Amino acid sequence: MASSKRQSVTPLRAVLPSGKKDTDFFQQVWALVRLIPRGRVTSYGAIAACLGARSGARMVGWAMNSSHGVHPKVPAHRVVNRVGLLSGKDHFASPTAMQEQLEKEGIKIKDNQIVDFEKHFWDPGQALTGHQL
DNA sequence: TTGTTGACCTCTT
DNA sequence: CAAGAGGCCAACA
Repeated sequence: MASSKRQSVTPLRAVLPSGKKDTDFFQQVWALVRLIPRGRVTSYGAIAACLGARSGARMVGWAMNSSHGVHPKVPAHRVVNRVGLLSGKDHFASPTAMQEQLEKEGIKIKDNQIVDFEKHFWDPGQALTGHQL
């Protein structure tokens, strides 16, 4: 599974705001993900939709890719796809790192899928609620 | 430089 | 109702 695995992603470029403008979307995603409370999960579409509708759901995944070297640490393990499947599991440090992290936070995983995903689902709009951008 | 891939989602047939 | 195609933006070759 997922034989194709990119190792070099050059995240520093996104972290270091040299021109700061192209990475705006990434920082937005990271900021949102960082706001995700422990024991809670969200989906790429929710983040993308909260930022700019269904514009760049794919880019959200790329943002996570860069999040590995981003500080503060971004809980990318709390971000999953629409069905609650650990899509980016293969991209983590370990193939089970994501699941381990989620389980550690109290979230149960079954067959690389989050149990009661909707129950643990965290709406990014909630973070913005009462705290406008 | 252009072309293709990519941790996805939504709309149309 | 189910399946297929499109789309978005960025990075890598």
